[in-house]
Amino acid sequence: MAHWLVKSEPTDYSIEDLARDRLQLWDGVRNYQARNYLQAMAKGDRVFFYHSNAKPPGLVGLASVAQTQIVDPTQFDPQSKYYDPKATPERPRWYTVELAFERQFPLIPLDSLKAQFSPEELLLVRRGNRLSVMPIEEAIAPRLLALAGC
DNA sequence: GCCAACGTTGGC
DNA sequence: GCCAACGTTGGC
Repeated sequence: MAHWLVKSEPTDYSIEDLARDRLQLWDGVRNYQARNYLQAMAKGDRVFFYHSNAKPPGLVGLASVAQTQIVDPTQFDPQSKYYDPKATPERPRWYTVELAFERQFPLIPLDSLKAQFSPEELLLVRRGNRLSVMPIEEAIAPRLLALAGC
């Protein structure tokens, strides 16, 4: 079972929203590297949930992968801000997963993560990193879970 | 609100 | 294929 991290702006979609919804299609990702990670996810993988553009930003919860290899429907919707005119149902460009809520935990601020993990260990704290979906090293996952009190 | 980082677009 | 211009992300 692999571990991942997804970012979301809490004003857009927060861990509280996921706790309420229980399941959420992770649509709207429009970055090829992030998409490739989404496609590499397997059912049951654990996903750390990160609040970006928050005060302070940090990890706030845990989700799991409920469903994989889902064609992101927003790419075909001209009304959606994620509409991609170059995508067709025959040749979709964007795939995603459905996330399931696992648990919320007390915020682990980005500051703490920077203090405890090197940029080599944790992509998140790498300077200039803007990826919204990224893998978590297997050696790092237990340390993050311990910090989360899980 | 600023701005560094970086991905994407499009002219050539 | 190069690269300047532009748009977005996201911390501060």
